[in-house]
Amino acid sequence: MSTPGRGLHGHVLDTLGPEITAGEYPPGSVLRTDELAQRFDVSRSVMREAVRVLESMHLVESRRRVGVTVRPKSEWNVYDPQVIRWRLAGKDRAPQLRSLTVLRSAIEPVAAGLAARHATAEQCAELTQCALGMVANSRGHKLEEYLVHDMAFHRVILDASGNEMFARLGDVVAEVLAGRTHHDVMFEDPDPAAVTLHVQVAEAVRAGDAARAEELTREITVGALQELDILAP
Amino acid sequence: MSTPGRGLHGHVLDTLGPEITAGEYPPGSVLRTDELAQRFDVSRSVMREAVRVLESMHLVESRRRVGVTVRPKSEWNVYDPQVIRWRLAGKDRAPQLRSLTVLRSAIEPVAAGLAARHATAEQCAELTQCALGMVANSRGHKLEEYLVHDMAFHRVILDASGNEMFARLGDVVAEVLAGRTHHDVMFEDPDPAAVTLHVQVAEAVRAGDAARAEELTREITVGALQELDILAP
DNA sequence: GTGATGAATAAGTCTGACTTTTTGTCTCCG
DNA sequence: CGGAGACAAAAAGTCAGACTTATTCATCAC
Repeated sequence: MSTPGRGLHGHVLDTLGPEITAGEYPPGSVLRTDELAQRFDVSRSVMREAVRVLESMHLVESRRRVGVTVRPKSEWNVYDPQVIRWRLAGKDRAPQLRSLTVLRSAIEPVAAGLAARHATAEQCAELTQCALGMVANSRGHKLEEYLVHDMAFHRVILDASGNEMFARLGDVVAEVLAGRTHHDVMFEDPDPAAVTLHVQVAEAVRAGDAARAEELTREITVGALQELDILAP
Repeated sequence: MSTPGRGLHGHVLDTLGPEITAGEYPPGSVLRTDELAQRFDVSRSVMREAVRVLESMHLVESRRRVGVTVRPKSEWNVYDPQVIRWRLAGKDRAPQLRSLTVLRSAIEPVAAGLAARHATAEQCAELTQCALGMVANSRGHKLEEYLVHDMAFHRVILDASGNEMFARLGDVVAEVLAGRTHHDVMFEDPDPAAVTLHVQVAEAVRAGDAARAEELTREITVGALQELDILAP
């Protein structure tokens, strides 16, 4: 998706990564490099590189004389964008989407508050543009266009917070929003109240009203959580 | 630290990782696999495995005919525990500690609120034990003992939240707390008010009072932020 | 039962040859 | 003078095979 097929080892990961993150191998399962190399029809060198990557994600552990053992889910680097993508594409997309939405509900309000303090004039303008784009596409089944502006809106907020840890969650939030639109909920036009909230957040940030930006964003994320609760209480 | 010297490629990473994350190579710098292999006196295979790991952390990008180029900081996987450790050990430990503390201030209050709803009896007991341990070591320059219980306390909260994304931040929070004790601030005994707050959080979680647990934890993290502000306003 | 010995195993490492892609350059023609 | 195409060089990518090393397990002596 992001950097597709960048070499043979990438192709191996495209298959093996989703398999592991989908839980197809129970924790403690043992894979052998040689067998994997045979299965994917690559040399051992290539296979070893792939294993190293999985190892750096804490998905597996490679030990002498025993093989490549799959680690329990609780040890995975669940913030690795690649791992997130694999899991969102796989079986536990629903619980994954849920835990990420909870994460959003913690991060985004604080980020919005900081954005109100630190956003540049340019970022404020961009934010308003996004909000306007959302309004313009909020009716008439223009979900895709709406989504584009929604993703951009939240990304600007996270960037404008001035905190690199928040900023790096832009991709994750975008995937969550996209997932929501494309699969789970939102069969019809977005909630008008949510659209209004986005406009108000843009306004609060521009006005430098941190407390208000935070509170409004909290309402947005609470709404997102409620959407999930309705679907799977 | 976590898994020391797990092979030659690990040793290479122990040197190269900190160098890159310390910004010793400006973004766009080009490294050549062969030269690196010579420098570290390892074979190309080993060097290639190390590069693959750096690549999976988005620290570098490997392209044919051009070499291994260092990516800008804005693209790094800053949530990778290994990257966090490298950065905390290096030059920008101060700003890193700051952005992580801001992250804490967003995550932990929400986590505490969830913990109040989901914590098991066992977790409640553990939490109280930690709080008591903090009280017992809050006076008389027993900073190390205090730290152990402090780290455990916050880890239990994050675990008890029931959200895997929060739970996986336990290590990060622990590193932040350890960094604070060992380097930046806290030359004397911890703030008595903070100790009291921890006891109260444990109590609120046990009582199932989510709102109170959240608010008290917010006060704790605000205090942590203020400590940093005093040091570098 | 306990401890030492040894053999089997699978990852780890190295080397050298070969392939493939990309980029820069040089030429040739308009 | 400028653009298109051909060519050459450079660096990563790939592979195969031989060898090393650590770990585990089983056997055997005490």
